[in-house]
Amino acid sequence: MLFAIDPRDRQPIYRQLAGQIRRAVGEGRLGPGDRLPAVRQLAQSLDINLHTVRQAYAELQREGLVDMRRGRGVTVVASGPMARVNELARQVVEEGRRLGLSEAQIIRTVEVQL
Amino acid sequence: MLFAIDPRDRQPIYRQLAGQIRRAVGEGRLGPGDRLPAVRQLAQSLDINLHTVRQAYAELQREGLVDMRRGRGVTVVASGPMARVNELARQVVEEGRRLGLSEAQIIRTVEVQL
Amino acid sequence: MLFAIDPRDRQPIYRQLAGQIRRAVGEGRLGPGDRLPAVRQLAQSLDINLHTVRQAYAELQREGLVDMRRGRGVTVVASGPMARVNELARQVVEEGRRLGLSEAQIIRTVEVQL
Amino acid sequence: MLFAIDPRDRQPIYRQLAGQIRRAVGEGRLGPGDRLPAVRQLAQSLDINLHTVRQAYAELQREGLVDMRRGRGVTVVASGPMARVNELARQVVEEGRRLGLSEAQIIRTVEVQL
DNA sequence: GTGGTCTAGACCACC
DNA sequence: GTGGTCTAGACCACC
Repeated sequence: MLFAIDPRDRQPIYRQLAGQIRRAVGEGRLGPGDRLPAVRQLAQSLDINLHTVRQAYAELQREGLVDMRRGRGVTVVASGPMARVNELARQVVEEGRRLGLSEAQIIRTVEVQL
Repeated sequence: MLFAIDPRDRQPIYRQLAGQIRRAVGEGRLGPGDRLPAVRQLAQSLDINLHTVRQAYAELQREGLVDMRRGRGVTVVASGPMARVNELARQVVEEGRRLGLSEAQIIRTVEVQL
Repeated sequence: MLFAIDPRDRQPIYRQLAGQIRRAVGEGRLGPGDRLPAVRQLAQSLDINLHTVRQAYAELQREGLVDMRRGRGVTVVASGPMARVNELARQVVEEGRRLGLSEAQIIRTVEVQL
Repeated sequence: MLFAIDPRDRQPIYRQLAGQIRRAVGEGRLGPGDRLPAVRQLAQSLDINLHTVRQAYAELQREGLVDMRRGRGVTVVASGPMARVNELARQVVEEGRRLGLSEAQIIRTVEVQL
């Protein structure tokens, strides 16, 4: 797996990284059981701080996409379709915010579709 | 505006139609103030039932994309970006359901991103 | 072991009883291998219906706290800490419901803490 | 509001802090609309790092207990009962982990109660 | 060796 | 002035 940071991208680094992993899982290039690089290792190879990598991984962990444990590294747990849903959900929030919608309004755009 | 129904598409006709209008608004081909064809007229030109057209329009109205009033026709009210958010929200719901997520779980995927 | 039913308590009798046993296990007054009174015997000594006692025992069995087999009586299987976790889980559900949370929302409050 | 860090407590500082705020909201000492100290201010008064305070606030934000916005500070949004449910949920997770339960098993102890 | 937490300090974006 | 992000570096807990 190759990741790349684009300094011109206005998104924060940790979000760029999380997005790339989400897409990789979504497209099947990464799947359940696959190991992600250790925090320090990825930080070094991308020449960014280890906390920045941690923040990206933590976001994916909260989404249930990866499992991260002390001493055991970071493992993909969710399937591609789940990653795709998370990526779409992220876009809904991003576009909604760009429009100035409140959090409750964003939730409502989804509820209307249910 | 041109609409086209694809009989091979597994989506119901009214959803095909709603989706095309959503995309047209999303891409700026239709904007606030633009009139959509009258229900009867569009039904006739597409050779589909009048209720099918009404169902498509009703869905867009619930989303806040168009305004529909007796005697005054159907008018686009939302801007492109709003349509884009609605389209993304629809995809979140569609993909989430395909995965077997409950409604609460779908909402949660969005809340996690907020 | 002493159990007591409080008629002023708004909780159903079987829940009062289950709660007392849960707490007894949680505090170490009852532990793995200990026998609970036979259904009929406890019903008689508390002057309540036999089905009420059975309902309390059944709840504890579903939680994995006791083992109940025909002809062999009721035996505590879980240790104190497990009973404590079950008691806390019960409180989460009770308080969550009092607040009007849906089942999915209650589960979510726990998932957020994981 | 007074907060205090106990260096002998084996819980991480940010969790101690989050717990104290959760309890304050749970007991009604803090309620919807109340402002929490600014990140830097609280860090200084407790003589801890500002990131440690941020982590505590971020945890409460993910729980929906507070709202945190750039330029506007940190505000309590949830009511006491919600804070109480979150505190119970946290205890379920803590006790469950101490027993070596997996995340799925912890969730199950709650589902059994539903 | 791996992640978890904490510190110290910087610059930026939004108010 | 407020939080948001990033860096550099430390020590610890669990494997």
